[in-house]
Amino acid sequence: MKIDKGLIGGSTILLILTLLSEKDYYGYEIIKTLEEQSDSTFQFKEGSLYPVLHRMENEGFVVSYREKSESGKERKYYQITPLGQEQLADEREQWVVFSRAVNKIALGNEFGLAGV
Amino acid sequence: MKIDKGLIGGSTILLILTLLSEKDYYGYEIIKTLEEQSDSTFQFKEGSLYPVLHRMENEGFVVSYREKSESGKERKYYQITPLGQEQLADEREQWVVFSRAVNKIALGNEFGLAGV
DNA sequence: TTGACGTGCATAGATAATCTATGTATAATC
DNA sequence: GATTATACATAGATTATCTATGCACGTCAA
Repeated sequence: MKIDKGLIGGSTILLILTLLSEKDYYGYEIIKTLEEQSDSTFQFKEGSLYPVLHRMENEGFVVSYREKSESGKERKYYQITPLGQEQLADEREQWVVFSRAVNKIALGNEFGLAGV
Repeated sequence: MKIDKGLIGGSTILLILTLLSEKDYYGYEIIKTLEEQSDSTFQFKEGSLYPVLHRMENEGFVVSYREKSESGKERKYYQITPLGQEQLADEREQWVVFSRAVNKIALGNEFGLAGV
């Protein structure tokens, strides 16, 4: 199923920061991981993801460093900062409040899929 | 808590169509109802909501008619169309798939708040 | 050996959506 | 009579994303 872009947009940073809270990732790896973990619900294009990563770096949520992989290709790894950790906690909380409100109104169920 | 605009944007039409599937609403009433039913999580401004309603009318999801209220003020009521009903079903399904994917990745829980 | 495909980064330009600010008008309230 | 709530509407700025494209390297099969 194709998910509306508007829906996905708001959660992009939350998803990226979640991955980065576990280990460092490079951009292409983020795309593939989100696609896999979401059963292809998320299929970010490079043109969508890279600008977001750059913005996150500008805002201090992540820092980056370059490293060569075994294959010889250079990768740009992103690492979450303490500020990014705070942002992650904040966005998680927002997601919980927001999704609960939508579930209540649109599904008539305060707790998501639990009782469906 | 202030919820990020990006997050809310994608669900606006789903929320409006949900209300309209129960009865006809006028614009201002939609704003007040969503604010109340969401415990103030959603606080749409007129400048945000009216353009969305106009777009929805253009796309055939709703039709509108004017009616005077008891107080003498004229209101513009919106009524959902069969196409709007289809759209509602589609957006509901998208929301379920999308929110499940975010919950799985960001909360480590496929079923939202159920097990938290 | 060449062509296709996957990996990996990046940006310009178009497109789309929202918000801020403002305007009009009436009724109710203080 | 001034303020607040109701009720609609839009212009313009801002912001965000997507599409499209470019570069570069490695691998694998024909």
